[in-house]
Amino acid sequence: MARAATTTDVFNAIAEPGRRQILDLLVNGELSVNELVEQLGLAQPQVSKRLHVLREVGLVLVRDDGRQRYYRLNGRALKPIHDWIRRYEQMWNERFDALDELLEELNHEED
Amino acid sequence: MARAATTTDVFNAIAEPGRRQILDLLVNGELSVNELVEQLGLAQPQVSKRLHVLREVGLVLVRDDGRQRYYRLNGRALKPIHDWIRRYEQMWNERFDALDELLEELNHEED
DNA sequence: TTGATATATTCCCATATTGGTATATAATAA
DNA sequence: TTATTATATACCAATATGGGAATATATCAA
Repeated sequence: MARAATTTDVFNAIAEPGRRQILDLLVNGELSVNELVEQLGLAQPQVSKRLHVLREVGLVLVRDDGRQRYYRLNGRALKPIHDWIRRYEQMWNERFDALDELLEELNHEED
Repeated sequence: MARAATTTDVFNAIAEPGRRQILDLLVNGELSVNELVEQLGLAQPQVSKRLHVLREVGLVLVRDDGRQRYYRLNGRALKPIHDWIRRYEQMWNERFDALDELLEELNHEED
């Protein structure tokens, strides 16, 4: 085993910049594959392959309309990542810095 | 080129479950490599290799104390991921569901 | 039916990744 | 100095990955 298959793990799915880019484009609404190809400047198969991965982990949903296939975002699938990272959020909030914590303690003592 | 090197990208760094597990353990404070080895149940080289990746992307910081090397979290390095994912947060917050948005619009009209 | 268009899939290749094992390095203890 | 302990690195094998090109498939148009 070399690594968890990217198709079964949302964390892996967003590890590739091109896939994140697709999600970013879909924020504004659904797009067909060709529209994505144009905006990404990638070859069509590469786009389809990325969409395949994103679909497998549930990050995008599909709607067929004639020859075009419209992809749209399913942001809910990102929630596990958000939930995981929220545990660390305090670490870059200045109010949790050691100095601030100390100052806060001192303020409490003054009360 | 197959894929962005994991050592240069925080998104890739957290794509591997074992690396996330290490970060989760370090939330409670610094740990030596051996302490991590015990808690993870992995072989020492595997732990060191993961720590190497985490260190390269700045997710952990190091302090040497004699023979032991203590690793601690640098959660700030996770901020780019948090910032990226925040753009999607609304998508799983019920208050942003279509119905709620409609209701909000109606409220505005009443003002 | 034939041709064009939109998308997905397959194939091959170069590289990346991880696990496992062995070994290197550095610090300490005897 | 020698042995031991803590950690890092090198090496190898198996698998995963992404790019590129070709091709399959499905839909529509003429």
